[in-house]
Amino acid sequence: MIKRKVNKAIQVALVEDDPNLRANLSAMLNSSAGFQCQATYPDGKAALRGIPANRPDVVLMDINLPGMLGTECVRQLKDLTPNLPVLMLTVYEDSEQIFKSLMSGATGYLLKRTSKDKLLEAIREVDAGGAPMSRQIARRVVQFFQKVNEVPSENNNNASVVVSLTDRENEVLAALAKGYAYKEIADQLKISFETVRTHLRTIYEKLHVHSRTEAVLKYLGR
Amino acid sequence: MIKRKVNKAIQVALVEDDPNLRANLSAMLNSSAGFQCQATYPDGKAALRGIPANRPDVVLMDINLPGMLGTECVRQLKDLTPNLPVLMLTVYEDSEQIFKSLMSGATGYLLKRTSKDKLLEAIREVDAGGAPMSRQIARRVVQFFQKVNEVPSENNNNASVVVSLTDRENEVLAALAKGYAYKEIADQLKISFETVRTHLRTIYEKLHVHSRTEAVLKYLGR
DNA sequence: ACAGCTCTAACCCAAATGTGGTATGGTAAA
DNA sequence: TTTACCATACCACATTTGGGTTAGAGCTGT
Repeated sequence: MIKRKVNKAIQVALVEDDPNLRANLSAMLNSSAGFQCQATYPDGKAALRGIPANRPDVVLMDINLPGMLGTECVRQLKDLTPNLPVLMLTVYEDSEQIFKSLMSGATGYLLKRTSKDKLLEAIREVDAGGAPMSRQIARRVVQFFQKVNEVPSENNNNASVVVSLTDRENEVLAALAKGYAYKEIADQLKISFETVRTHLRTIYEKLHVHSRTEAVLKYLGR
Repeated sequence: MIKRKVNKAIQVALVEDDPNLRANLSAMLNSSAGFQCQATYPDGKAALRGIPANRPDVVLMDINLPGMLGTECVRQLKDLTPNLPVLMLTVYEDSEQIFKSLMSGATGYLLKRTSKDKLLEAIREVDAGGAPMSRQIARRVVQFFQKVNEVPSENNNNASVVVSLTDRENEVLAALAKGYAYKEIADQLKISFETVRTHLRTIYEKLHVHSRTEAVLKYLGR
């Protein structure tokens, strides 16, 4: 992952439309040991032209660029230089922007009010193959996953086996279809290992199958 | 988010089955200023009984608990005490486990080889409403978003989104999921029986399963 | 050139599974 | 009561599967 000599400064490219902020960040980087602001670009178009040619180590990109959005710029940049890490900068803590960026190929995501030290640390981290996110961002990511969460632990609505298995046989088959070994099924149903096998033999016969997997596939309706 | 007096130690509950690690972590916490290991639990069941009653500030949970998996324990814990932050600990950098945990309601995710200082910092952070993730974890999250993006709707088996099987491995797994025996898979793919087994070993390792049926269930997204 | 990954293949050993048989007690229908 | 089915259980044997290990050939990126 580390493609630089340890002693060489990290070459940073900066994409930011606000001239003021651009100058500030650039100056800040250049005055920090181990960092060099290799180039600055005021918009996405310029960035796409310049960055692939100049091969920086890290790109700092504002998410709200005029003309082309930062997310779109990242996407196209990733096509041109897939391994170039991109840190997104934003003033907003907006979930949608965050995920758009990450999905576009951004490597990390920071708020603009991040302190100078944290920013430099993040650049180092991303250059070393990491994926820095500010706490607020990380929290959003976690929230995102928790929202998606609906996966219920139990999902047993399958009674559609054509052949008539007995209740007990269905229990055994259900356990089988969850991937349990014979021993485990025996434990769960409080019967002996051998009884499980006896049931399975009957089940296989009724379903006209000859292996565990075939039985499970039938049970799952596949 | 901060529900403690600043001067009071952060009350930590520890859920970990390995008695050794449990004792070590507990001792480490208690010898660190600002932290107190309020209670330890050897398994998910005990944790579910004790934690809601004892109201710790933060829960540290091993992801590989005997009996009830850590992820399942988190899910149930979140029902009982929704605002209690849970930090997952794991030895694995396995994407699937990570996302399962996050979706189950875990607030942060750390590798067990995290240093003492980092761990304490993470506990502080999660107690303050943050979402700490080790770098390796953060990178997985980023990779997850980028993967989801680059394969938008083509892949029907969501099981393979997070784990990257090779083309050949996917072929073998597909055949396996149709119920074919190893011999038959070998014939179909024009490779030897032993090669099929080699692939399957790798597949199982990547999917973290130990049987044919479990692999098929994952493949089918069950 | 070298490290790293993939695909291929083989060997060994152990555990799990598939299939044949047999048997006992319970329960419900004929 | 007899018949039939169900659930339980054990034995034996063959096959399949799971896991550890090693290794060569080919390809890729550094």
